[in-house]
Amino acid sequence: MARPRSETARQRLLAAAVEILVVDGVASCTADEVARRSGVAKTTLYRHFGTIEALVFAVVEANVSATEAPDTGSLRGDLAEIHRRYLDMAGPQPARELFVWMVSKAIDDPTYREMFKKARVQPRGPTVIALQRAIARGEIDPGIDIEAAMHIIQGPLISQRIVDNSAVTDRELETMLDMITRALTAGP
Amino acid sequence: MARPRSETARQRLLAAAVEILVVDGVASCTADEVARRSGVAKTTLYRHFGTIEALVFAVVEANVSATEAPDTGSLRGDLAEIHRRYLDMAGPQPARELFVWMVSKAIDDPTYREMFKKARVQPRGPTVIALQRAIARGEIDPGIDIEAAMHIIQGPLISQRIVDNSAVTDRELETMLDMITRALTAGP
Amino acid sequence: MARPRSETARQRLLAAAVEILVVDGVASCTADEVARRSGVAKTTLYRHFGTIEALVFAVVEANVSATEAPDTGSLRGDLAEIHRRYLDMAGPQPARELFVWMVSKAIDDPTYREMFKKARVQPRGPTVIALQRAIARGEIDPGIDIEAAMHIIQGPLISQRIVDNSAVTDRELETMLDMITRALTAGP
Amino acid sequence: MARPRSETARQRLLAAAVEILVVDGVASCTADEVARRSGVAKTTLYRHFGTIEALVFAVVEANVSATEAPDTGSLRGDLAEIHRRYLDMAGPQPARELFVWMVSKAIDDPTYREMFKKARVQPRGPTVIALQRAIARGEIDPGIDIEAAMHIIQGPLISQRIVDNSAVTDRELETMLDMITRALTAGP
DNA sequence: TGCTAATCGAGACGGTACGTCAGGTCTTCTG
DNA sequence: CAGAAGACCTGACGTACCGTCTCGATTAGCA
Repeated sequence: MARPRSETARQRLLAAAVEILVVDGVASCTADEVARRSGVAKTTLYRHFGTIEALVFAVVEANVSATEAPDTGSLRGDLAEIHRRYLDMAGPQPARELFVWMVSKAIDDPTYREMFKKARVQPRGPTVIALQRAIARGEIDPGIDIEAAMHIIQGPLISQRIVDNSAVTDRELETMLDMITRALTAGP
Repeated sequence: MARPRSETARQRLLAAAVEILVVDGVASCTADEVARRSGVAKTTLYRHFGTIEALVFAVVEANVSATEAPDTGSLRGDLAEIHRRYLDMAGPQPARELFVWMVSKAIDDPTYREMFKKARVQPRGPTVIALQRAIARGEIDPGIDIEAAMHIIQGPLISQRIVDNSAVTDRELETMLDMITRALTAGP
Repeated sequence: MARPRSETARQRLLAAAVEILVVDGVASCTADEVARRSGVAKTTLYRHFGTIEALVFAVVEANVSATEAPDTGSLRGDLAEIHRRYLDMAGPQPARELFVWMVSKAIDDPTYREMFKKARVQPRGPTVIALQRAIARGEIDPGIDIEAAMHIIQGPLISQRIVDNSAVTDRELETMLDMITRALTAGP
Repeated sequence: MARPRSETARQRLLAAAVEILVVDGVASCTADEVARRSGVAKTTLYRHFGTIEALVFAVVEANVSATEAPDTGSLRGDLAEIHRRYLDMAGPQPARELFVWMVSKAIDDPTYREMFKKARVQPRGPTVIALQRAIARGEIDPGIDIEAAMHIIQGPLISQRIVDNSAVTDRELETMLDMITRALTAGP
């Protein structure tokens, strides 16, 4: 019955936030700064998003586009492509900081946990598809626990690129993929 | 020639900080709060540690005791024990928050990167020993990349317990260990 | 339904405002609050009154009823009654706050000055009548400056009850009336 | 034992505030504005004064210098001089606004009541002295209630200059002084 | 035994950001 | 087509921490 929330304001907030996130990093993404740059009132920011955290998650969700699953014909090849994409995305420092920031928010608040999960749905898609194709091909056991597989696939990369914060060479990536493939491929 | 820094003050700071970290979480571990609880002046805190971040890392380093490596006779058994210890330690929410906090600091500052690495040396020890024993036993390829192995071992657990923030059932742990063992065990 | 609706809204605004003024004081009488309690839109409030200040003055004007002038047979008696009425009215703190609030608005805006004057016409009536009766009785000089007399009569009470914010005992009121009467009564 | 509060900061705050009060009026004297103009941090303002209100009262107290009591030889003459001084001081609109502002603060808070009283001690001094001299001269009854006399003396001026916000001509001042003198002069 | 210099506690300092509230304007939908 | 509902921008609020600084009052070790 009342005036609807301004889509313009929302877009300007998201635009300002994404710029700050990319250029200055998540630590500089404060309510005051977003309001200043966007020209949108701080009150409006809070009306739309409730917290700056929610705004940041919204930015991530809006910018994480659904990528097509690669189809190289083998599990290892698909995973290689998926990992390469991840390493591309996680290249710039602000991106890695943002990832850790999201993890930290998700850890201590169920609300943000939900937002984080939502923001990660699409990136996980290709991996799930790759696994299903591998099952169809008979490469891996059809009874495999998809969640467990996800952790085996993504975990090592997170451990090296995020937790250890070290670059991943092609050589290391190959080794990692060998191990992961072996882990997923049930061999007698 | 002058008065040396007070060891008492240092200990009181560490004690206050560890209490705050355990009870209230890293977010509440501010310079003002540590100074207040410890009865030590903020100036002294900065004189001793430079930043509160450094104080936190010092607390972690001081409290991460060197655990003995388990020796169950098999790689899988040893890793199972190591993972169980990790899950015990990562049980309380403040502990997981602290871990992510350290990762985030390590990501955007080389100084903290170094501190984080130092704080992680001892916990990593048992895993390295377990791997060496496995090599000795002929369970795994002597030419294995230890670093890569570390990521394969720890990554999945971090992915599930920290990034996804979900509890790890015994069932899930078994599955994870199966996969990890398979990954490490060289196939001809 | 368009026009009569308007009068309803006006009345609801006045009713809500008077309640807030009496119960919570003029400081709580905000546009948001009046709109909320009355169920009338803020827009409508501004359309009708222009500012909340104007609304408050309208409330006062509507609630300051024309009192009959007392007729005790003497100037002193009449003034005593008038002062007692004033003290009754100025008893509750919100009423005194409201008075000062009106003075402050009247000082820095000619518009409110006019509204304040209008709101004070009726209360001044009895005093004027008392003075005219005193002239008719020969108690005071027919050439007396009515305005000056008003200030002599009301000033001391304002000074004590409003500016000093102190209660006025019967004893003090008598002394004050003695002085005022003496001031007005022309001595040869 | 700690660092003492900066007298410089205090002075800069008072200076900025007095400038704002004189130029823009009390309504513009906000914590943000005073902090901005003085170059002193807002936190420091609050540390020194607790509230901006307290700062304003401090400004008034600091700027209301102790005036010497006039000595014209007669009560009427002394009061004439005192009133003229008051009218001089209450000439600029910001000054009158400030007076009413202080009254309004004093009405709804005992803390400000006390500050207001303190700020008014010195201006009241000359009037008290004038009354005492009049008593010594035998002009007025030695048993006169000083407080009551103050209200008779100041009330009419407040009523006209502040409440009615109208200028006081010499002619009106004379009439007022006539009445006041008559009020104070005991008739047998 | 004194000097002397860095230590200590305490807390003030200039900042940045927080999340909220009120003001007055505007836009949309509904009766 | 007027009115309710409420979004909009502006700007002030008082608080929490940050890391630095200024104090007066201890110490410790060298002379």
